Amino acid sequence: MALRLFNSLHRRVEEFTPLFPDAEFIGFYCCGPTVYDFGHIGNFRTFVFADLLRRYLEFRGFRVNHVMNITDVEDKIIRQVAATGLSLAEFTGRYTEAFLADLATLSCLRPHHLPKATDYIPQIIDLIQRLEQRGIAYRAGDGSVYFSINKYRACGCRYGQLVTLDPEAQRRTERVSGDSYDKDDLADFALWKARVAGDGAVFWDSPWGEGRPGWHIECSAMSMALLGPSFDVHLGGEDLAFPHHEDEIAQSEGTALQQPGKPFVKHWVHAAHLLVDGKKMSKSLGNFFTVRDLLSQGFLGREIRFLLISAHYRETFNFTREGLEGARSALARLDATIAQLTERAGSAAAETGTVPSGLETAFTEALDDDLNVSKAWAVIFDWVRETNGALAAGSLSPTAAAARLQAWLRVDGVMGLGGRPAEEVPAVAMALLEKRNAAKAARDFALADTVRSELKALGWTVEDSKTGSKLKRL
RNA sequence: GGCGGGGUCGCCAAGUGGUAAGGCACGGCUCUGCAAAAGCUGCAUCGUCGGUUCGAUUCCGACCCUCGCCUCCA
Repeated sequence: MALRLFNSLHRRVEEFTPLFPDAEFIGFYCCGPTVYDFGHIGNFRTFVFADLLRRYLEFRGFRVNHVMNITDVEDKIIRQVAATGLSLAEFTGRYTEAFLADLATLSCLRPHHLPKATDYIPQIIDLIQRLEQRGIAYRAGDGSVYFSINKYRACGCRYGQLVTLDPEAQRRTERVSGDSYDKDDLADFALWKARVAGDGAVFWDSPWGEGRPGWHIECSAMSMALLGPSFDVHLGGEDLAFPHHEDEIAQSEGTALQQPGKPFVKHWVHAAHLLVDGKKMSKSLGNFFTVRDLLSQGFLGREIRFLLISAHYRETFNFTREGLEGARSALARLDATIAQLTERAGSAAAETGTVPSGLETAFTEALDDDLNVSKAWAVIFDWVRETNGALAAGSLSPTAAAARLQAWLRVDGVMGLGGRPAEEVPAVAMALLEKRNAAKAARDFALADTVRSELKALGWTVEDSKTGSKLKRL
């Protein structure tokens, strides 16, 4: 069996194979955040999914070169820079750091490259010049440079690879914004935006005068600079498919830098949106939660991650508080099994050279099927129940427990949940536990129950077993 | 208006032309001083109406509802 992935380019599930079979790495690009504010968990759904896909590709034996850009120049950023009086670098630096911290909170592996748009101005200019030389880019009266979709098509290229376009219908509803009057065609988009008064100190010199790059060209420039003119996987939120990704293809393939027969990107992968109360989570609707919001409500990053990867990436997913609490309960059950397994295994080591466990085989089969995480979780929770049963029956040898643990660790290398961070039991709680044990020994159950309530009030729950009593964090 | 997704148990969510995974919540039993944890166990005929078929939740058609993209957006 091989990994099969939905490719937006062909709107069907396809076997994943590297674009260059002999290449050492798979080129993997994910459109990153615009750093003008804290990201919300809807944004992070895509990034967590990118992390999951990268981890799974690695699990499947590929070496991945993971690039995620940071958009650090854009309208909203410029507005904020003007409002705060900070420099562009200072302002975006803050939110870039916050973004990376949130990414780490959600147990995402750090991408290998995190290029910032402002570090790639020369590459962006080169790209636009090349498009200009090929007659695809043109300079408008306002000093901006636009991409001509008609000229691009005249070169034999296809515009409309990711979406089906009806130019007539589009034209009817397209808004005519102030700066569009200089375009030859309403659908054309900006490659370079001439400096305007509101830009303040945010501008660069270019062959077309002072200005700044258009949004779409940034990703073309950064991805091609780091991964070459053709690479394997390009990922992003579904809202980026059009026009952002479509324009990225046009700009990149418009340069004709690709080898004959090689596309800009082989597999386009789009992650569906996160909804809140059935509506898209977004800044403009105000119906969003940041990672920080949820952390301050006592949730852990791994619980948020679990929820975000509990549903298939191509389905919209409704975020609710109850869902997050459910994720916490499910994860706690999993944690308990792993803890028991660890205890049972002790210092025993799994036998070397063991064949992949049933868990790993079924897990792989599930994720090979277009990253069917729902199926994968079903596999994992079946395994949890089965393992708990064996544990309860005492039929698991330390070696067998170690083997199960090892299998889980490999699976978790993909899911990335990690263990629950250990929390030291405070002295007060320990004292109460001893007090309760004494009361129990004296068969003073009323006192024992009172003490148990006190512990609960402190956030600790008591679990009695044949081997003694334990405290667990609520 | 154009394009593209969805409607499956209280909630979340897989899936298949032959009577529907898993998670959370809920009920019963076992265990327990009582609980908790764990195990066992119970709990849906798949938006509506037609059609194709021996048989459809799964295919086709119509309709209803809903979300997204077409404009900055993960």
